Amino acid sequence: MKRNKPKYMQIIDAAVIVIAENGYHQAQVSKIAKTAGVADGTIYLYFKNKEDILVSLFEEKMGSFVERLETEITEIPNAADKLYRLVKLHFENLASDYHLAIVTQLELRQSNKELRYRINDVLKGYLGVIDHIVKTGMTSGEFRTDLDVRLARQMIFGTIDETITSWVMNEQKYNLTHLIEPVHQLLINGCGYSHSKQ
Amino acid sequence: MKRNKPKYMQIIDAAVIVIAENGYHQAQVSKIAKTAGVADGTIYLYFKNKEDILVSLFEEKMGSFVERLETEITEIPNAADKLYRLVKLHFENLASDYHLAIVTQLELRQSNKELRYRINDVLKGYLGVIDHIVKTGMTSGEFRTDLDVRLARQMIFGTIDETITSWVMNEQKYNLTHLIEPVHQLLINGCGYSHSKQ
Amino acid sequence: MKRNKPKYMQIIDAAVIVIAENGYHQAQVSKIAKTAGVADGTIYLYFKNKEDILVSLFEEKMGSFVERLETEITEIPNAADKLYRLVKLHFENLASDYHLAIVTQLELRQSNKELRYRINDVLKGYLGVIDHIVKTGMTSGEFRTDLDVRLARQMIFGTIDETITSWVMNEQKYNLTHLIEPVHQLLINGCGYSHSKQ
Amino acid sequence: MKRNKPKYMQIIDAAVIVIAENGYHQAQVSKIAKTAGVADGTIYLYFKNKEDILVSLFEEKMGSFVERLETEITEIPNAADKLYRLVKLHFENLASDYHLAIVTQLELRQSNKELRYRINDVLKGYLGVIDHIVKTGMTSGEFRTDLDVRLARQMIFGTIDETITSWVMNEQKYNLTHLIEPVHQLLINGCGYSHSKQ
DNA sequence: GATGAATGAGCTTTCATTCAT
DNA sequence: GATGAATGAAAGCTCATTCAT
Repeated sequence: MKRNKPKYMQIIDAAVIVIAENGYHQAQVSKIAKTAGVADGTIYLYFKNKEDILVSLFEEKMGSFVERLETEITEIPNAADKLYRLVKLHFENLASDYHLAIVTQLELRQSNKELRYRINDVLKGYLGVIDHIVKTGMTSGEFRTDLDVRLARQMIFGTIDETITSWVMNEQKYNLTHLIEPVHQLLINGCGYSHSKQ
Repeated sequence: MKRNKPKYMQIIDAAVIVIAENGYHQAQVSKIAKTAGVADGTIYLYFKNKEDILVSLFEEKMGSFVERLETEITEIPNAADKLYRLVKLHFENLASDYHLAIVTQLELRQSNKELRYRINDVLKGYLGVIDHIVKTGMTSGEFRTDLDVRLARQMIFGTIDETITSWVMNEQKYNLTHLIEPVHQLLINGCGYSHSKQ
Repeated sequence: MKRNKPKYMQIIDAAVIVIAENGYHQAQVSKIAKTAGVADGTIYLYFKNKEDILVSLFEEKMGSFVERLETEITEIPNAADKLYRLVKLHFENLASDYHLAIVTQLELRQSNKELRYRINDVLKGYLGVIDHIVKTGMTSGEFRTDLDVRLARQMIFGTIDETITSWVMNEQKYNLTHLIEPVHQLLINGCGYSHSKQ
Repeated sequence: MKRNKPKYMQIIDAAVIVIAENGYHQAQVSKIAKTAGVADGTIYLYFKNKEDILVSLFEEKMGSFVERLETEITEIPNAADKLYRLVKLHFENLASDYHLAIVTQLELRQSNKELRYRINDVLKGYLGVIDHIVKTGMTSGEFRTDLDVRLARQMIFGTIDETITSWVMNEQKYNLTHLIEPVHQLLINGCGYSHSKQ
């Protein structure tokens, strides 16, 4: 398991810092190697190429997050609380890692189309959790039964993502975790029974 | 007015096609010039540099869209219908232009941080329209009065954006315009009075 | 005679200013045209190509100077006074034309080898005047008779040229015309009878 | 010490040859690399950019020459002999290196203003040696005591430089070292007591 | 004669990747 | 396994020159 070798995570962590601080296009392999304290060539003993660093970075960081998410969500019975936990974990996760937030919300999106498809593969685990929550809510009667699961997922993910990106682009001037509650409320409303203009 | 010069739009249109089909980093200036039917140097009579093509492209396409949006929205009295028109116009706009959808949802996001700030300036007109709708709805009683306008805007924009991106990444296998109605419903629910688990 | 057409000198004068103020490599044809108040294409009605502007510039400015020099020198009987007049005219000529001094001493030397050979052709008239003075001096007994005319000429020209270049590179902080007298003395000594360590 | 790395001098030497044979503006980096037997990119491991090759070239070649000059001059007691040694070393140095003579006398002067200021810095060491000789001569009574040191230096340097340039532009058809003696005589006369028209 | 929009050849520099040690 | 010097392909941009009007 390559992730057990110390230099593997060393390089991943260096990549997060270098990309966050220099931007995607200024994150040369040599700069990552220097920050990681290894020689340029050593990178290629652990990663196929530069793109592989990026995908691995996302897999490691997002992967461990999704694992934890799944564990915690399972233990919660109703959909609304599951969703609350998801928003909370997601916001807290990025609020606590300055560099990672910049990388996932801004820099990694500058990658080419192919890389973004591969990143999307990693995201599927996360989106699956959302789908699971939506279906739970529809079954339990918490959510409308005529919801389109895919659309509900896109609303949930889109809202969360847009909120975090906006926070990052505002240079994190306000406290992201304060938005957990109101964002959750918005999403719950979106999935629940419509009563506007009652 | 440079947009009246025929070659200006000729180059913009060529850029949309070339970027959509090759990706931003494979869209060499020479390729755009060839597609536009002009010499490489001619590009630089109309654009400061390659990045300027991208910004101008976005300003032209998004700018005229927002103008039309503002005109149409003004004539509609209530917030829910205004929002419906916004979703409809946005979805139809991109559903009818295959190449443009790819460029705005995927390729334009590969630009560097500075460029993204400039793109954000253009987006501000669009986000202003959303804000206006939300405020109208809160005043008229259609929407909850405790809405955070910024969050509501992020939900609306995030949901729409994520839905379109998802459609583009699925290679437009389904009809985007069929999602106007359900997406609108989701958004109205999100902004309206909460009655889940009534 | 093309130099009688007004635009011809207009372009030459513009070239002197543009080259002096922007440097040789930043003196684009379009910039010269703009300063001269003509269209880019018009340049090519009067000059074969860009290099031709430079050669013509030098011919015009140096040519008229040498003409005047020859006239004045002829009227002076002895070599020392001829030489004095040469130094005086040369120094005064450049001291009174800020732009021309920069162009001839610094910028024009950045031209390529071929151009410099052509410039040298123009210089030959000037060097011929120096030769004439040296020979006069040797005949009249003012100068040593064992002088190598070519070397004497190189000393005279080299000293004058180096003095002016040094003055230009010091941004003309001191008065060049004050050096007429001492430079003349140095040159006269160089050509006269040796009595060092008398 | 980068000049100890073999490729550093390899590239410098290749640059001298390529620039001498093609001219500065036709001396593409790729041509220099090819002549040096290295890849294009290797150039940039040793030099900041193309201009830096030129400056380094001059620093290496002129620097070591000035060092040698200073050592030899110090050991000579009187000014006239010091000056003789200076002329001799300078002439012999360039007479023995065909390519270097072309580069220093013609091609190096095509550089832009900024570069020329840097070259001038290197030259300062050389000019300092001349100043030292002039002052020695004035103190010892060999030279006139009313000499302006700066002007004397300009005469000496200007004469030497012009003589070499003239020899280079005549395609080195005659033997430069034969001019050591007469040029020295001219310079000594210039600095010595005036007796023209005795 | 005069214009100026259009042309397109040409070159420096970067940086991911390799491989001899 | 680790190194880092060397590689070389690749592309944005400039600007002298042309030519249809």
